[in-house]
Amino acid sequence: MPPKSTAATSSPRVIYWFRTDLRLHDSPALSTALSLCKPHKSSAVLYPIWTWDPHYVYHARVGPNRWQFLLDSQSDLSASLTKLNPKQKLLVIREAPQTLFPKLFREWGITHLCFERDSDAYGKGRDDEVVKLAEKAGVEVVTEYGRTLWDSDALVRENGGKPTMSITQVEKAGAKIGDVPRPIEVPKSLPDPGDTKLGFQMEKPGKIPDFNEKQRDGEDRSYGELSGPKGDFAVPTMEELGMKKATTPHRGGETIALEMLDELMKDVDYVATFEKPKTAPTAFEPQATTLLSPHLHFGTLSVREFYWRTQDIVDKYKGTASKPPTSLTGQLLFRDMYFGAQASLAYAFGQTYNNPQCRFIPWHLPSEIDEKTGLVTGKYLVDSAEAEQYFIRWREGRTGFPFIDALMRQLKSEGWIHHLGRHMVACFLTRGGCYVDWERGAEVFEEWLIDHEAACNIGNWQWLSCTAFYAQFYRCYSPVAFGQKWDKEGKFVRRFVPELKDFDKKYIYEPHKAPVADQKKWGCLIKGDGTETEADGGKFQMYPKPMFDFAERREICIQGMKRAYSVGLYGNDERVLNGTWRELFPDDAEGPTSGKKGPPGAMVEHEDADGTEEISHQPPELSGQEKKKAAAKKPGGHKRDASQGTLDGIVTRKKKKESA
DNA sequence: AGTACTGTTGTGACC
DNA sequence: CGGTCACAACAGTAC
Repeated sequence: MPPKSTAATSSPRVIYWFRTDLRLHDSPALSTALSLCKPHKSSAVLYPIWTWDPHYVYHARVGPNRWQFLLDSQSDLSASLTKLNPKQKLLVIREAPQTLFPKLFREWGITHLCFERDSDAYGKGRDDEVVKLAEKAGVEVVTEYGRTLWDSDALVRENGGKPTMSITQVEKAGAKIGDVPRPIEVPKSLPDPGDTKLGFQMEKPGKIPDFNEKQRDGEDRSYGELSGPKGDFAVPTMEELGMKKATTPHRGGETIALEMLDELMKDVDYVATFEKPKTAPTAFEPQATTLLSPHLHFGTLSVREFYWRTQDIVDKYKGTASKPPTSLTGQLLFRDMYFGAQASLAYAFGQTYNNPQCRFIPWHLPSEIDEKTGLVTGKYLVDSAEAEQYFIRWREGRTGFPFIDALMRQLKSEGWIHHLGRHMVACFLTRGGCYVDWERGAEVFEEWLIDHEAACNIGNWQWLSCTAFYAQFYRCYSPVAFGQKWDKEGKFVRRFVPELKDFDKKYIYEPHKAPVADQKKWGCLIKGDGTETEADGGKFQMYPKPMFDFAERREICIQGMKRAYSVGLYGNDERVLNGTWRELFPDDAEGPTSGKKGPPGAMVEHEDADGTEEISHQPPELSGQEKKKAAAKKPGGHKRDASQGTLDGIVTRKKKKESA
């Protein structure tokens, strides 16, 4: 093992490890890497690399649209590296950092490893592991933090060591740290790379739950060859990954990001007077907000570049500029708030179980917990076939509420919907309609959003479900009124639910209220559950009836929330952890509370444990209120049939993964 | 300690 | 059409 002093005095051979900082402008870590090389002029060597990570490929939920955005970003970065030095490009190496680095250090005679630190629980753990491997190999590690306005750990420290749960806390803690740093300039040149021969074998990842199987329609060759099929370290293609084709119109890359930023900053009035709550979620040509969020996620745009370009305009503005939290820079403060909460709470941030900041609500479809680790497994309990149907219809955009369906279809095809649209569908799935666990919704967003940022996604789902950050559960979005507020003509619905495009605006948000003669005239019959799209042998299109009476469900949900709030449990409460929370809820309360005996929390024990199978296969129990309403509607009362087909599907999937 | 106010983004009735 | 208010009522912050 060479001593550290060797690394410091001989010509540096540096790896710059790109991760979610796929840019050259304002990169504190890249700047540090280059400053290491500078005194040594032409004898210094720089390897710009990107490593495959099985956690990202298999364990995170990543749909084709986000993969495409990532590959766009990598290609653009690679071309920019080549522009600075024709011998340079991004070296994409198909192996996990934890196994790759020790071999790479030896093979390339590396003296320094530089990268931008992560702040999430998995990222921190992986970074620590890599740092240890480097130390063992005598490689000096230099890291910087550049993902947020302020270092997230520093923000937490200045917030009294507590997670940042409000904007006031972020503003105060941020002020103690100091001004947001000004962006660093793009480097003017790069050292050459060294020899890139790889004389070692690839280590393929071990077994890890593969949540992305359904994203592929071809063979998964993610880990085919260390340096890619042509041996040239090229950015992979979607075909190489076996991924389905992307459908999003949004493109990635630093070049595009900076062009979009320039374009945005030309509109001084828009930038200086931006107020998020006044931007329309129904605008689609063009969208009402900046579309820069995916670039912040992949680091193709620096958040500090965005901040200062905006702030400088605001400072010079002659009229009345908007202020945080609704202003453009205010949006970035929310991002820092969620990153601070994530940095402080680690794995617990992403789930209810064991999360001291997250209220416990006995939602339907709760996450399964591995009791050994206290972490969610990625599977969930189907406690109610009805709730499972609500969830599936929500995800597939066939709830029978056109505004919800339009948003969900836009989300799936384009990978982006407006922030207020996210509010609408998140409120609807959780506290304002389906009473389904926010973790189910967060998983769908994780898979489909091109701008998915775990901290922001989790934080916003907690916000909208009133489990953390926000508590006014009686403020509930209506799928009819909220759409109409922004788009009386229903242009947005017509664009994304084209089967309704000819409906009169009077019925566009409630097509089931249109007389059948009109439905026929406008070419679409309102019936069924959305699984069929044509009626009368193709003569008419079909769009489903609403899957429930919204006013009725709204009332059930608000009463459920009221009950759960008065019980007042948080995710780390002993009674949530050990399952005795059930005793605090009456059997007829909304959510999976029936029966005093059950798994811990709203959680599933392993399949050999008592209770699980029994609950999984139970037909859906209606709550007391539901029973009353159902009885009022249907003379003599009626217990709805379980949708056994759906239940079986889930149980089979669970078994398959268990044995994998 | 207790009270009042405010909180990025609700709805629907009423004037 | 636009503004105001009740609805039923949470929790962090300021005083």
